[in-house]
Amino acid sequence: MIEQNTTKEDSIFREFLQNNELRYTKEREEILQGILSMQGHFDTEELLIQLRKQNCKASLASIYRTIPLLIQSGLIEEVIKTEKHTRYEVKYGKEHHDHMICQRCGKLIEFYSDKLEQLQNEIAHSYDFMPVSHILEIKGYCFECQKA
Amino acid sequence: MIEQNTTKEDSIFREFLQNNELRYTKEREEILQGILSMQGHFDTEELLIQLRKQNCKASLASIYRTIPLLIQSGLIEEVIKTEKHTRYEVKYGKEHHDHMICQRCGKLIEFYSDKLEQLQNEIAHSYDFMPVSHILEIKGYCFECQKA
DNA sequence: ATCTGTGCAAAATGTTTGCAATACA
DNA sequence: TGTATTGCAAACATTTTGCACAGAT
Repeated sequence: MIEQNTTKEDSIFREFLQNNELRYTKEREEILQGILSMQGHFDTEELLIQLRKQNCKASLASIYRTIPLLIQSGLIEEVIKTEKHTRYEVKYGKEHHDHMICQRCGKLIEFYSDKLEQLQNEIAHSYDFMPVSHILEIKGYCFECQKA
Repeated sequence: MIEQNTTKEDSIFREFLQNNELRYTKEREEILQGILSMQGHFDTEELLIQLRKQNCKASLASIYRTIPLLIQSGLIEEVIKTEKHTRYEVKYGKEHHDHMICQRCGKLIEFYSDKLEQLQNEIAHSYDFMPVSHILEIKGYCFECQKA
């Protein structure tokens, strides 16, 4: 029996697994905890390092196998594929937001605009398209780098 | 001497190469022509197939080496990295547009909204961010797939 | 007891690179 | 001619998969 974890995220994940006849394993639990402990973005490599710090020996393969489950359960989402690897982010409990990325220093600025969200929905519907999620990444230069 | 090609895109590319002390080679010319002949999106694999159809034997490596040059010269741009590979699109002479992608059938819908562009610029500026380009991808379900 | 999930190592992908040969300027 | 560019194959990096064993239900 695995120690019961009481975070909301954990309950959601456990319910998702149960509903899909999947098993709640130590590895899956530790991977979720690892993700939650790294606030913000992460990629698989960073997550593996974090897990090792927490004395979790789950393999990279398990990380790759668990991520789709966490996405399906709505706890995390893919945010950026601009660089070499895919980056993910905790979705549950966080407001949705989009990103601006500085092409010079790489700084990531998170922003949210209700107006923008609404407009996107309107546009989608005008194409008979049912929007589920979106990725918006504005590339450019941050304040500091505009000078240079 | 390479046969002079008279398209506008070709002149732009040639000028770019010249300005950067790079050479205008048969491969680079054929790769550009190949791209122009595939209207819309393409990825490296599709481009290679297209080139072979046109009896061009440029290698995959040359494609990978030429794409950054075409991007720098403003002729093409990266549009999507959602799937396995990166997809590019001709930029020069085409209106900028964004994409909706159906999560079920993979259909890609192009759209453009002036209002949306303006709003994004406003938002960027309110963060002292100088926008250069953006990628917006709305995921969801197209009309046909909403029924299923 | 059953059958899913795991780690490992190998395979599969997509992309990059070293090098000798080629071809542009 | 001199040097950038090419093709090839090997190298890389990330992600996926087959398999035998461990472990959840």
